[in-house]
Amino acid sequence: MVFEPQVGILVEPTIRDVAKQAGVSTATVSRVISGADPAKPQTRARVLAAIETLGYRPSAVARSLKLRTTRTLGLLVTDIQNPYFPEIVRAVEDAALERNLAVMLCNGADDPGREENYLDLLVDRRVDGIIIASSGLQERQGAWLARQRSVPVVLVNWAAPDMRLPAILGDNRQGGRLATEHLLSLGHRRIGHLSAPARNAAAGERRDGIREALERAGQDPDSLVVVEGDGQVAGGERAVHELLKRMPDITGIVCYNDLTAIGAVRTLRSLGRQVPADISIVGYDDIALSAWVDPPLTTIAQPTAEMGRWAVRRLGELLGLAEVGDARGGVKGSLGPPPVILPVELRERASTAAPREAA
Amino acid sequence: MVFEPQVGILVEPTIRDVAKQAGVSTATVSRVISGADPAKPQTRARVLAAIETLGYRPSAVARSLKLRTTRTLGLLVTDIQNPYFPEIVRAVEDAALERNLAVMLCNGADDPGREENYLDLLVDRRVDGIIIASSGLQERQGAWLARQRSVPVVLVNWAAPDMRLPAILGDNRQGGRLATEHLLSLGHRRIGHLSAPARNAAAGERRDGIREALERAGQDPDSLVVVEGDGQVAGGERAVHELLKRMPDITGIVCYNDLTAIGAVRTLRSLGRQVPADISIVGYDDIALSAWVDPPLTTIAQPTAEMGRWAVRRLGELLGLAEVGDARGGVKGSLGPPPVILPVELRERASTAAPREAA
DNA sequence: CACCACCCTGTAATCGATTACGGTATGTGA
DNA sequence: TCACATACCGTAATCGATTACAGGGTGGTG
Repeated sequence: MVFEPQVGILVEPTIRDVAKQAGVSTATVSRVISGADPAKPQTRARVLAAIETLGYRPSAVARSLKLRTTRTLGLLVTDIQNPYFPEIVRAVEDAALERNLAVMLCNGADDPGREENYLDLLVDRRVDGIIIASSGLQERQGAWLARQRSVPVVLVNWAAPDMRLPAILGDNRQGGRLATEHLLSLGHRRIGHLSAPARNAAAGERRDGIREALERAGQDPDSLVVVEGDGQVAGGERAVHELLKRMPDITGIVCYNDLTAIGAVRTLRSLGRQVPADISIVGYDDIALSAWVDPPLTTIAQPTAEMGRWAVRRLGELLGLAEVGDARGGVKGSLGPPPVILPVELRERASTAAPREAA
Repeated sequence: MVFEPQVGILVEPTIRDVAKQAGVSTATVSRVISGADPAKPQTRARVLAAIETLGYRPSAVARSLKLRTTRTLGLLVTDIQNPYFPEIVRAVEDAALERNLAVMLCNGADDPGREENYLDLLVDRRVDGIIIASSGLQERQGAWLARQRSVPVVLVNWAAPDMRLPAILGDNRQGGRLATEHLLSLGHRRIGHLSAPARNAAAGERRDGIREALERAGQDPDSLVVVEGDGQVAGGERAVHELLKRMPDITGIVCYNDLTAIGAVRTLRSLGRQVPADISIVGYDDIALSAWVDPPLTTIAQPTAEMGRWAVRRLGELLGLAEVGDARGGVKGSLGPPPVILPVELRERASTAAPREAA
């Protein structure tokens, strides 16, 4: 396949060029393309031929201006380098592609200011809808959402508590409970928790789930030792030291997410503690790599793909309805629909086992 | 932050609304916004006030139509779920943000047909430039690139052999050599290679680097045993079985990438072979997770961030030059610039050690 | 007072599509 | 032959911005 030194066509042909070439009006060309109104077979053929020879491709930007819809969605993620998010991106993109929508990806890179900029950029570009996949409510996000009113927004993996935007998320409380019940059923009695910063609503719910499981098992939920990480490997490494100090006889740890769990395992190893022989670890999210690390992580799986699909579908509905009522999808004067909460499930792998003492 | 049941503004205010509100013409509003021509301070203030009270935000789509530039870049990646790509995405996005450009992310999902669709979608939307970050030339991509002429394209991490598009990539041959020399210097003499499908040009270059190192060390390069994986963990798991069968006394393996290496380690473990005690493993890419797995992978690091930055910068230059010559950035009638090749480096971690026999 | 320069500002064309409306050609029936 | 329905197709307005060009004030100068 050799490069042919052909000088580039620098301006794309327009519908007018096609019309001239085919000897018809632009209206006819447009009609042939859209297929809405029928054209005489002859004319149709001439237009098609002209399109072919000119290599014409209609300008989506002109079309967007006229039709007042861009057929693109904005997708804002907290941090694309966190392996949880590519899975959401994948799911959203697949669903969007099915509907012939493009996705404009914005990576907040854990910087609230940057997120806000991106949100503004998206409405400036008149995207048809915005999906925010975040792992925690940022102040700035909240303020922005409260201010803006013109683009439908749906939330994935978190819900703005008092804002009542359409939202879908995994059942965090159930997840915390499942993880804890699993450890309990293996015989663990001294369980600690590696959490995430408090601004992260999901972290709070997961913690409540843990406490609930503890309580049901007859333990005092207030005795649960919680140390805050940062949702990254490094945070897990740091936090587990503290946890060990405060609970030297610990046998099981529930982690906020898989990355935190991986950090915990690394540190424990370096301290000479075996996982799961000495200490069992449960992660959260079931990111791909949790199956690849040693030991493969027992973790809580969320229906990520379904969440992505739902978000796009919901946005699609909102777009259809956008002509009446509030563009944000809330019913006028009401508090809007409650978030959709999907069940999660435990994925049992090799990072958990019965505590030594029980054996 | 409570939801205020305010009925949504369904149509965004336009520049005309602002003009009416401020009692000036649209031209004046436009001038105040762009700041190009000065306006009388009084007028300016009135316009600004009108913008504020109406919550006006200029439509990027109208602006794009008039200015014939969308200030957005298309970024096509082979597979966003492969942890190598988020790093590129991050780098590209950062560089784009600095120039006030948006990025439209397209995930090929390892499907050539889908990639081609996306490429068409990007030119339809009149993006200002396209970055293709791929791990191997697909037939379809090549054909598309040969056909299309109107949007500047730059390639990251691969070069279309005979197409001469601007491209940047890590020095694959050097990487293969470095990995091999490292094993050689540790005392390994029986080295095998886990590669990727042959359509992947980078895989071929890395293999050549390995052979070169072998040859320099006085070994017969043709005796190198190569087994093909798929660039994923599963492929590494499968391929290493075959490699072991064909080279039972192997002590060192150079892998096409980190994912393959992780798969190899997993299988070796399950077979009772220790890494690095029995067999040393070298990966490639230095993805974040290669430091988190056990053992942390010795690997070849590519300057990903720099590659992303370069791609955006180059595209920026092309945009500036787009008025003259070939929009693809090639010099008229020539074969264009050769690809930029960046040095890579060895990251020594714990998956390699001297072979047992040498101890 | 006349004239000119300069500073602002408005009018209207334009970017590339879509589509309401109306016109022409053709065919049908009386 | 005429009235009228039907099928195609063209004219022109429109989407929301930008900007070339021109016009109206104002002030300075002769």
